[in-house]
Amino acid sequence: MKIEKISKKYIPMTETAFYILLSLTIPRHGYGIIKHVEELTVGRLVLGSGTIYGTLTKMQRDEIITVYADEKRKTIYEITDVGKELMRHEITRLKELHVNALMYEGEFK
Amino acid sequence: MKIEKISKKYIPMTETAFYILLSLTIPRHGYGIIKHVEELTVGRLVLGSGTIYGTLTKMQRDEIITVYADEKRKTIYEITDVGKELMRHEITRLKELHVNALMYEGEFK
DNA sequence: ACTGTATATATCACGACGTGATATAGTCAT
DNA sequence: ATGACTATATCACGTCGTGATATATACAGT
Repeated sequence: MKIEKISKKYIPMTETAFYILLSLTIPRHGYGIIKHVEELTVGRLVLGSGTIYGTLTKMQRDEIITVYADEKRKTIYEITDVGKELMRHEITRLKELHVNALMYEGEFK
Repeated sequence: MKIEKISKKYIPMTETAFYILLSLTIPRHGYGIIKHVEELTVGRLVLGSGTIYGTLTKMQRDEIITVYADEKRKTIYEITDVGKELMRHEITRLKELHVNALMYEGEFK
């Protein structure tokens, strides 16, 4: 699938998708992602099993991640080049969001 | 409603909700929000009519926004104190996201 | 007067998403 | 052998944003 179609589907990216793709810069399996995201967010974000396996299947279908290795009780994924391009777009959007957040922060005191 | 319940419901906040609340630091009506958000995001984000009026009704029900004035063809809203507290929480989350984005950005080149 | 564009709100069906429950099963320490 | 942890899969549920459709006013150009 082309990057334009993928972008339309995945941007704005859900927090779940964002942290899964961040995690997959290193090949990991589902459960490993859950633990890594938990660590990255200091316990704030604990992905449900339905969320992780559902999302991984969807992302694999859209070819933004791919199977890196298939061990007996672990399917290990990694991000693809299309996935990386998607993340560059998403990070650009996050920067815009961050700039606006800082600009208006004082209004919420 | 208490801030804990509101936070559970609204965080992570959708991009739509975030920009609507940013806009409502100044009292505005629905159509005015659409135009303001379009401006803030340099044309990137154009909220659909279903999105804006649906979300405004929901937010009013949850008391994170309130009716500021009711003119003949315009209902003008503004953010409440609970809404502001919610935004402080959301901005904290956005900063975390931003930090992680910058930390991993190099991996997507 | 007619036409087109912009302003302004409301409602509905649709597809997509995250959650939590349920189920299943292997591993490892006590 | 019991419990805790690792690991994956599936399903119903409620929520969300979108785009279409509908309605109506206002204003400028021709």
